[in-house]
Amino acid sequence: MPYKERDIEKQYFTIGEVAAQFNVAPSLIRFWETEFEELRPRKSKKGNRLYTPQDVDIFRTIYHLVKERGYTIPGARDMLKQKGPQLKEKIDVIQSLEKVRKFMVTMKKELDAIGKAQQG
Amino acid sequence: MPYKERDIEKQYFTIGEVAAQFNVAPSLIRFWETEFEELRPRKSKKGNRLYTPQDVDIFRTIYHLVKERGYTIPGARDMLKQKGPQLKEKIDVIQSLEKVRKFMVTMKKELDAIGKAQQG
DNA sequence: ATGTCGCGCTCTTTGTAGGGCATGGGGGCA
DNA sequence: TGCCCCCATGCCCTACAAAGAGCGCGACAT
Repeated sequence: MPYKERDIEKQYFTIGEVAAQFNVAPSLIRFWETEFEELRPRKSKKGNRLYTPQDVDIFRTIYHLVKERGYTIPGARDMLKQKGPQLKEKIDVIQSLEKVRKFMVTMKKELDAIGKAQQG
Repeated sequence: MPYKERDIEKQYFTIGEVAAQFNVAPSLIRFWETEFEELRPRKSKKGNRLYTPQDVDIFRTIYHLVKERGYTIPGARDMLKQKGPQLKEKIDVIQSLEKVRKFMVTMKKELDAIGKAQQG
């Protein structure tokens, strides 16, 4: 199976895809691009932004700092410059713990449901 | 020496004294009082705010989060609720390290001065 | 002693610059 | 037709600062 141009290209996400993934407006991503020099994706000949998974990781880190932790943009910028790499690791851990938590919550619900069924 | 009313009262700082200590406007301290329930000092009969050293510690923590770390006020509020006590310890460490740093900088300057004097 | 003047500090209420985006116009590519 | 581009402008809060008014206390005269 001969690979096509598309298959190579598709290592990238469009701005719309990234926006959908985080449930934010594309305008926010463009705005942050002006604020964080770390978030400057490659662009296609046409001018469209091409986000690699690494770019998405950077975006995720910024999102975490600004939207979940409550940093100002300058605050997040400083934090990113100082602890960019370490931060990514931490956020990965947080996210996997979040998944575990969700799993346990649904487990609890099911167990509760069983308990009530037997009781009532 | 019989103590007087004044001596008891003087365990407190006025808003102006606290403001001077951190080099901020009193209006900022009053504003933060509306934003952080932890920062609600006692008031005199007249209505003036009376800050205990503990109140000042709380203010210092908020100051650290908002002005040095770059948290938004909601972000600082969350952080304070979760990690208030541990945070104080950390900030104490940071502050003593800051003092050490200043000391070393002045030492370096003096050493440089000596070096140049001998050289030139 | 006692009025009272003024100064510094405080109070509460109101005003406001700018941070953090969203929206709209004009246009290109598939 | 739908998603993207760039720019300019709009706009709503956030995070305070300024304004206006009221004590209290030392000084100085009475």
